[in-house]
Amino acid sequence: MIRVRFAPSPTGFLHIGGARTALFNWMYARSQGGKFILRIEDTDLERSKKEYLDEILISMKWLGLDWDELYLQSDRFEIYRGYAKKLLDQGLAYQDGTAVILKMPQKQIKIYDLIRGEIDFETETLKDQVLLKSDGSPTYSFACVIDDALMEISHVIRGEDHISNTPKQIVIYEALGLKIPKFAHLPLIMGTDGARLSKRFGAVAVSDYQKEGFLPEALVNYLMLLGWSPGSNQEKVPMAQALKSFSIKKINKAAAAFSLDKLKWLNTQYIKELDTVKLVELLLPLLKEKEFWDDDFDRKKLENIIDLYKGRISTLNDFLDWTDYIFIEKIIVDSEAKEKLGADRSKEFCSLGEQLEKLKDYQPEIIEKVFRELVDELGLNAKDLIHPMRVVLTGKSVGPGLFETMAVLGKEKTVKRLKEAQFN
RNA sequence: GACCCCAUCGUCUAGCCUGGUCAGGACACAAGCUUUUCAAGCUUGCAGCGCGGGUUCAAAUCCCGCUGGGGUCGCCA
Repeated sequence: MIRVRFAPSPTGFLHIGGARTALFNWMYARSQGGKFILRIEDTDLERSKKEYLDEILISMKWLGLDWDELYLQSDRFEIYRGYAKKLLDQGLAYQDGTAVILKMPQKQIKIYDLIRGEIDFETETLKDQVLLKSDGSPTYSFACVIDDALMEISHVIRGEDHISNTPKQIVIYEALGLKIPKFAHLPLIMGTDGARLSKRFGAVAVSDYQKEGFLPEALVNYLMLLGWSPGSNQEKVPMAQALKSFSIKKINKAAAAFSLDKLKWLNTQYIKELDTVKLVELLLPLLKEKEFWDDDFDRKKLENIIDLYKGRISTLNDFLDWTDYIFIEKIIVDSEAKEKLGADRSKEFCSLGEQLEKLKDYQPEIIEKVFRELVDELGLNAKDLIHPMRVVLTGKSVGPGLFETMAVLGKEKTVKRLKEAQFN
């Protein structure tokens, strides 16, 4: 039976490096019909916080990484103390005040890493290992070893930063006579500059990406590509397919730099292909939060707006920036757009407004027809009016096709803005 | 510093194990098409095996060294 675990410590939010570790564990379990265990390593009483724990669980769920079993190390202190006593009784450990410390034997340790192959260590450079701290709480390595053994973890898949911990832990396994699991050490994720991923890099918490309007499917897809490839020249990999070709052996050894550009590109792809009804559900809370939404607003109309924009937004939040002009009365004209206003067209805009007002069927094709006829009549170029009109109607110099934009804006607002257009 | 890990386009990677396919794909970038602007889309282009030794008829691929990057050296996890 394959049993793997993700063991975060609730001393901070779930960050993308941890999420990737969790993802690979989860993928391995799900692809092998094994179990995925979530173990909260809250042995540091000082730094562990309930709010962080909640946040980690929320982020895990958001990513779709469901777990089969959940443990808190703070519930298990008696177990660790029992094992410490055993080592004390056997003379393998000694006390220093109330702390319990394991004597480090002098020996060679060989570990076989599923990703890197054989790694050798000499324990002579290692210091005696603290098992229980003076306050009675276990150290990371001690609790980790006992739990991995008791929870019958078959594969320990964790970050490369733990390679150096492994020989110490092997010594503990051997002292306790516990079965040693298989190890796989994942390469680390680096920032774009090649340095370690840190707050300085920008968003590192999974929850930040959620807030910025990324889809969990896209984040997960991006993360799985960091250090692993389905080998099919494919970037957008549905999870079901990824699980079919996933294998630990195919994970890269080298650290990977996180590219926000590529994540955004993937997110764009996922949004574009997402069902409009599903997007309504995702966007509604954002619209309400911005007070763009009131209950009179027609849901069907929102679907039309989304259909018009979902091919051009890279995050959910982008949608709000693009479509604000539909929901607010007084639009904000950005300075770049102002420049595109050009000559005074208030007369032309007024006549167009009057024409449009008469329309019963306010559809893009019909609006366009009315517009083209008027332009011909006035002896103007379509472009001469299209660009300033976009500015007057949306406050922006760029956007989707103008006639679709007008349709989505609605007749009333369109006519009003045309008639009240200011050119100075 | 000691110990350990790693090294293919700017970035993510395929290829490496089982030497021999113009080193393939994607992001980014550039150009073109399309167009009503921007985005999207499509087409094309740019760009890489860190260096030096071996082994071999043949090395990105196997071996050694160097260089470079990273990690760990807590009663943090």
